[in-house]
Amino acid sequence: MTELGSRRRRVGVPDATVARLPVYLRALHTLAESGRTTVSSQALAQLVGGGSAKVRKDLSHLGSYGTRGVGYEVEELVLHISRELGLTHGWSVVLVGVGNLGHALAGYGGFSSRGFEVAALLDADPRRVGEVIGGRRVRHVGELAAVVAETGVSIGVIATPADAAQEVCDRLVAAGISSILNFAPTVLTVPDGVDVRKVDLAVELQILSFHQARRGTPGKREVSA
Amino acid sequence: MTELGSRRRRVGVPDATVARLPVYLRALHTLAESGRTTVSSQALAQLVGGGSAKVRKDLSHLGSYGTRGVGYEVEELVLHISRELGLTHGWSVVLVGVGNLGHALAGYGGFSSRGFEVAALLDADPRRVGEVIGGRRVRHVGELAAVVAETGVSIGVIATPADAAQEVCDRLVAAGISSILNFAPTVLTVPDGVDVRKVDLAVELQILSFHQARRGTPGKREVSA
DNA sequence: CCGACTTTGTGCGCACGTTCACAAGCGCGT
DNA sequence: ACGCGCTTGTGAACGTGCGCACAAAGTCGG
Repeated sequence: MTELGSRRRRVGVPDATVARLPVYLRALHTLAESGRTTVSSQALAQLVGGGSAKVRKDLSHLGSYGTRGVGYEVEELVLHISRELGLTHGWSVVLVGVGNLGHALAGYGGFSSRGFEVAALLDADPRRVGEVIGGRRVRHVGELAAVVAETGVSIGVIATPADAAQEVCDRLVAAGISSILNFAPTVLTVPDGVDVRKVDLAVELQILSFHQARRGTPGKREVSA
Repeated sequence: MTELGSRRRRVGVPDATVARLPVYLRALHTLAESGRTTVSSQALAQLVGGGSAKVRKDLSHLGSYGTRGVGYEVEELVLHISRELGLTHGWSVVLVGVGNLGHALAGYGGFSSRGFEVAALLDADPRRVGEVIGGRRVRHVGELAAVVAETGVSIGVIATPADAAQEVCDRLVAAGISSILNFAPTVLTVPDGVDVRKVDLAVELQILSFHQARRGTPGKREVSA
């Protein structure tokens, strides 16, 4: 999907599998909390909505950690998936833009529980600078380079309005960040070697709309051939 | 991807194309605002990051609306993509859960600008009921059935904590909603005929982590074959 | 100790999506 | 009016991912 992503075929895990590993990981966390110690590929498949063969093939890409006749050990699998995804590195992220969405992201539990630490909050609006969110003080976006140097963050998250996103992105790149997660509704242009992934809150809604429209008017366009 | 989605191959637009149409749409909106009236497949491809052939094939699935030697008319293309995605229906959505994320979604411009109207806000917390966000009053989740009946919403958005999501989902289904967008980090189980799409804010971050980890330790695992 | 049952791991065929390459079509300059 | 260059639309090759089906391997009961 990402240009950088598709070149990764050389040494192992297919992109399609990588995209599913976080989903497995979440399901496994839930299972662990509910006390389950082992899980079969079929049970896991039902949880995440897929075929059991797909689950097994995905998991086989990171080694043979299942026991035939029994299934997979939940704890062990969590560990291996986490390692494969690089979640054991304890990444620090810098979050730029603390508007509505930025607030939500700063307080989002899914980050810290996956080994990501929001090391710094930045905003361009002077009125927001100084505000404390989740125990962290918002600093001005001009301090970005300093913040990166101090905290050694390696991932940048953009949650600004669309028109500010590219500038923030440039600053992040200039500061040495090479992995960027973009929530702003814009396509960012970056130099080679920088990996950008986009989350668009409205895209999925539009796909939903497509399906709904199709269901509402079935057989609307009969294709001859 | 969704089970329901994969059955849609019969009459036309492939899922992979549908997933890209919103991205094209955004780029085209940007172009329109900047005054461009026509765009070539190559220019559009560069904007969204892809090959020009892919763009042409995608657009060809919704008819031949390009002019050879010139390109595509921006306005016209916006219209056709919007129609194909069903955005001209003027969907109303009901948003359940007005925590951090719910606030962000309620104020998110990307919804209204794409033809979605947030017709109602609901929450289970009595302290939040009555609060006014963006001109709309938050009502109690118990009123869901009534709200659906009143406003004729057809899409439900779940932005609750994970442990409340399934119950809210059941209520939505019971109220007759058959398209659900889930922001809660849980896998929802629904009866056949209901289309659920999930947005997980942390998934993309984990994929980013994978790539970053791979880049940090290149050639870590040499594969023989 | 053995046999029946369960579940993993994987080779294979198929279908989908992506890319290439080119003919058909359209505008523009002359 | 006419040919030249540009861009679309698409057939055909290619690569990737998915699902089936089965052998290998381990557990459990007797």
